[in-house]
Amino acid sequence: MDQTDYKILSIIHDNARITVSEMSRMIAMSQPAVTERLRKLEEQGIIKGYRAELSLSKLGKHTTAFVMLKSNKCKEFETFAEAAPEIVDFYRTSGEYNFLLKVVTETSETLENFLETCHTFGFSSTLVVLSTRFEDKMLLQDVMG
Amino acid sequence: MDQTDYKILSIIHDNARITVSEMSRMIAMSQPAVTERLRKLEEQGIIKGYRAELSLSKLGKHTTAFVMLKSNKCKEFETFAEAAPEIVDFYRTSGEYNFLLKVVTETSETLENFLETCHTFGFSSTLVVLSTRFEDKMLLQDVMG
DNA sequence: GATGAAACTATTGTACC
DNA sequence: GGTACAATAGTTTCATC
Repeated sequence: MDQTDYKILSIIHDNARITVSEMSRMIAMSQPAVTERLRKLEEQGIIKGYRAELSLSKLGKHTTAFVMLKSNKCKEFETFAEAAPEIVDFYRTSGEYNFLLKVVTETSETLENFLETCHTFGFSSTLVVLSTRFEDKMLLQDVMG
Repeated sequence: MDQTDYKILSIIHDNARITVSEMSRMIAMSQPAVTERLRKLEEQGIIKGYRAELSLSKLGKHTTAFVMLKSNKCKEFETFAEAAPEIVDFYRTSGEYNFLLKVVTETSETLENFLETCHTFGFSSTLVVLSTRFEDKMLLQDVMG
């Protein structure tokens, strides 16, 4: 992992569909060399995958919330969470609550329905997102220039 | 937005670096037709962008936490948050706390330092992530098959 | 108005320096 | 890590349904 690798990660984090040729022009390195570095970053698991970022609102999902849940039915809840289309992110946490979920629904009514279901597993507390200032900021801005 | 568009979104959400030819084979449609649909999905803003998903731990970031903050210094805090490399996601929320941050640091010590800085802006409550079960689940599994 | 076919351009993978 | 070339993918145009 040198400065060139950081540059590659930064570029591809910003635009995962960029071609290797275009990248090689940006960082002044030959195309096969960039391909090889990219392959190694994937192989080492530093790059876990490539994802399209979709617009929630344009897909009819107008409500985002974070749900903290206190439950002792851990196994059952995890099985439920896997299958629940509303839950996009799923974390286990320390503290009063043992689960944190990022939940995306059509409206606040669909969120309400979802929360009712959650209450069969335990107690919850919900933060409704009013606006998203930014998401998925590049991690390496401290390592780079 | 028909079933074909949903298929394209699902495929590209799963692997943003897939080629159009490969996609066209998967959904049994000509390459120019898929290219055109992809262009429209981007133009309409349904696809907001493409990102590489990086391994936090392999980049030396071993601690993830969600920080809820209650602050009346909103403008100052937003300026700070933009520049803070630790804050990867930044939301405004309803309820007792007006900000929710996803924070990624090297260790719990660096998290502690970060929280001290946060306290200059207001009161906070922190959930430390023990493990991530899944993140960025495909949104459209209810719309699709 | 969107799809399919074909020619043309760009990118990628491979072999070698 | 670079260069050259063959194989593959992407783009553009035009005909078609």
